[in-house]
Amino acid sequence: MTKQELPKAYDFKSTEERIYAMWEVGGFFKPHNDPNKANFDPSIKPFVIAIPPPNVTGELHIGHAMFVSVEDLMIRYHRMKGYSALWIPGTDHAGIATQLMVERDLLKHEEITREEYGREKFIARTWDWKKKYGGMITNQIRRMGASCDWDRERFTLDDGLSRAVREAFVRLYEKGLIYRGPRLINWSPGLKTAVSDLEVEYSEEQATLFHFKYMLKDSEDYIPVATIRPETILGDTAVAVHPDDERFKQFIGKTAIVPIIGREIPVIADEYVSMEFGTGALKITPGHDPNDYAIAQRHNLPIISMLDVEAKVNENGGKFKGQDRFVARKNLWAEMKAAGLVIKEEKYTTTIPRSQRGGEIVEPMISEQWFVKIESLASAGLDAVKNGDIKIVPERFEKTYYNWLENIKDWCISRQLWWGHRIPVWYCTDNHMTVAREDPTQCAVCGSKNLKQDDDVLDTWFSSGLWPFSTLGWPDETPDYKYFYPTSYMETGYDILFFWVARMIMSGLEYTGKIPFHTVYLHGLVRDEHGHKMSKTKGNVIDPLIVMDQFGTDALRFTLLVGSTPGNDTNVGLKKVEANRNFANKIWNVGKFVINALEGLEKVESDALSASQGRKSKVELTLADHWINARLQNLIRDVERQFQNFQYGQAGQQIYDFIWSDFADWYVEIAKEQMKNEETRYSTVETLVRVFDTCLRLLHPFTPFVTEEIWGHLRSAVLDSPLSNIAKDWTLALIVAKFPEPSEVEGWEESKIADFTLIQEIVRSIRNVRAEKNVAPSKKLSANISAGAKIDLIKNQSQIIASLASLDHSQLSINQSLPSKPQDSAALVVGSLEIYIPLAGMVDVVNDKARLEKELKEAESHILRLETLLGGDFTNKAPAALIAKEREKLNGYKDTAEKIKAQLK
RNA sequence: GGGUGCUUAGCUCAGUUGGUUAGAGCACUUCCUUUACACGGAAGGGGUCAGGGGUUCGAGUCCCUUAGCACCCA
Repeated sequence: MTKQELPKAYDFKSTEERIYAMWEVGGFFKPHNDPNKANFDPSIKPFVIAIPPPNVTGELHIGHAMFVSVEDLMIRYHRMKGYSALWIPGTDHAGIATQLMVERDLLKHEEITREEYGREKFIARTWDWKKKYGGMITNQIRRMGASCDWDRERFTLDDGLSRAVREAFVRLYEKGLIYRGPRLINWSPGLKTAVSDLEVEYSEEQATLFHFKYMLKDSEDYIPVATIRPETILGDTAVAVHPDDERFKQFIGKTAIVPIIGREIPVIADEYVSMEFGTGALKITPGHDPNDYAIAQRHNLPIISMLDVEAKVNENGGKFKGQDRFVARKNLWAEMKAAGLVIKEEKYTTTIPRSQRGGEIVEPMISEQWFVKIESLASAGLDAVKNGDIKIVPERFEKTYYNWLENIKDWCISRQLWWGHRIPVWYCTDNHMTVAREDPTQCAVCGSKNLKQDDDVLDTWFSSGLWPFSTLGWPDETPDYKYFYPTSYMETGYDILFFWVARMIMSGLEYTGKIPFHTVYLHGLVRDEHGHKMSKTKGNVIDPLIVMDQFGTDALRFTLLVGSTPGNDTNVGLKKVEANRNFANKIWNVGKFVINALEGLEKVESDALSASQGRKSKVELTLADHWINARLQNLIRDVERQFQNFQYGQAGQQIYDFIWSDFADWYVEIAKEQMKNEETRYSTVETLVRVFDTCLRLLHPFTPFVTEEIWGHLRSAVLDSPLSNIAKDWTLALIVAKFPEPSEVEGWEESKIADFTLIQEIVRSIRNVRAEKNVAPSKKLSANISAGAKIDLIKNQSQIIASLASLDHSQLSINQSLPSKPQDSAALVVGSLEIYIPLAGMVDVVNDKARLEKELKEAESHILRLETLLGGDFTNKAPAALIAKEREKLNGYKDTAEKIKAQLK
């Protein structure tokens, strides 16, 4: 590969698909140590992530892009670290969402409802739908660069996973942890199914508070009551007042009359009633309100259900039967008004329960449903985190987790849907229940062959809860299950901590007796660049597919990974992605430079290879070589520490800074100079290669495509060069190359870094004066440096200084001190050094003086600060190394100040 | 009502055992097409780290408090 063949800019469009195919075909996504293969070594540690399964018929959105970026980073890092890394991909059947899509489609194209279409046909049609659209999301996940083992892909309705669901259900049932019965649940009238507590959202809304009279039997007295939902009056079974309420005390035990329908109900006393709130009295509708339900339980009140599955009034509503809940509200209120029972209406802000899906108002209703007794599962789930078996990152979510589990209620797991795992319970004509793993042929009680399976399906999260082990073959003790379970990290958004993570932990402990993973990493939600939630109506949705088309996958990944911190929401704007596209291009071009440098080592010199390599040990590395090596080792140590602490954003940022600022801006520029010199040529190219190779390894988990692509070019260039021995143990692809290991500090680093920093300051200072005086970049200047104690260092680095600052090296004079101050020169003070740049006719004495005075003022402020610091308790209490450092700094500023003062004379 | 975050440059954000003169990207000013890169380079300007109090030799970082914003639970 020659430089002509490498395009000027990184072309992700011609790269990503090709590289992904190379990885996949090459088998690099598969764990290198596979328990199903003959050479399996159980002592090698696995690293496993089960993907949070997206909706099988969904499309990639920015939230998916986030989790794929983070998980792929984790997987790639561990793979490069030598773990047998497995990322299990898969999708979720997403009961309601998918069923709704198919229902809509059915209505649109055939103008019939699913009920008209029939259950079996409908399920078949949904499978067709799944087959048609199911591959879309996984292909989009591939586009993100996800290194999943696609051979292990799973779907929650697969045979194996369905068997796991049955096993789990039957086990719970056998342990008495599953029961069926009428309970107050959240009912979605539009979807005509029960939903769990978690699927209900509460929003603050304007509503009307209706005040009315609850007349007492055979009396003119009444109790004033207020309600948001007057139609529920039809289901009232009591009026409650506080036992200490002087206003109503005398009514306790009397009988009240339900308006319009005239049913007699008791007046009861309960401390739950707040005397200050509203009218101070409560109507009790246990069939349609959770608090009233609890009160009814305490007082043994009857429970009346007055709504049907479509939230229309049922036969218990008398003449209102058949009216929609909102129509009934209006009609009933009008009649009450006519009957003189109305007191007033007032505007009132309250929380309205709405369905998470669709947003319709959810009705609390009494319904026959299946429930999981959650108490024992929850307490095991609590312990696992409390005793440290499972760690949640960031830690603060542990509190949230405890709080939820400590107040959890039984989980309603049945849904009146068709798309999902049908509840494995059968009823015979005598209504005996048969609960079985395999479809039974006869009733377990009476032997009747006339069986009908329960109509309901299970909550999708019931099967998702089994995901970390059902995907590995559970309930069978497969080789995968034995080796890869428990998994390592669970990575997902904090918004599904309860929905999914907590349920997986409970399920894992219950069914496998083990924690399903030892670490939960929660990422934040992605918002637009101004921190607003993305929504279609706002039009601020960022479509990751479009972004990838525009800027490439690496740019999107890097944007999502860098600058975001665990558990915190992150704002993404296209500007950021563009900046990171530029970074990918920077890497590409630095790579091109390094490859060109390798190709510059003439092949004819390969004879001299042995000589050069013999020479290598003798060739002293330059200051810049030492500096970049020291900086690189620091970087590796920092990155390692940050990976251990889940500070991925910080790690990425530091790699970015190192590549761009240290390596490209400084070392590469110096390398150009060093390569001109026969003495330092080989060692410079070698340093370029080694440092760049290390950078690519560090960066690969963040931006896999560009790093893999340029590394491939680098590898062949190295192998074709006299320095081929550098790459002799490199792997075929970067994806499986070794991740750099941190080394111990050897002690020489600090002084090399300090020396180099001085060179940088000198160069910057000269460049600065050039810019200020508008000296043409092509104009080589001469300079006089009074270097004092640094004379050896400056002399040694004079070539570098001259080249970086555009000085004429032959006109650069370096002395310990100067007998007199050169005329017509700009005087620069850098630490203890003085630099004179002759700029005949360009030096404005007044301006120069102003500049020096500004610098002096700054130096003096530091001197004051440091003298105060060192004069105080600091010297007694701070660590010695720090004190020494500050002293040195003070001396430096004193030196500088003195030099400037001399200039100003 | 209970809980958790956030408030740092014009904008969006980093800043994790408390220790250089608080950083980045974008935006802004000036200059430069020097064969890795204009998706670039060089030099700059811009911040009393929300307000107040405390702990400490030392606080953007720890504690208390006030205000504003966001989210979760009830």
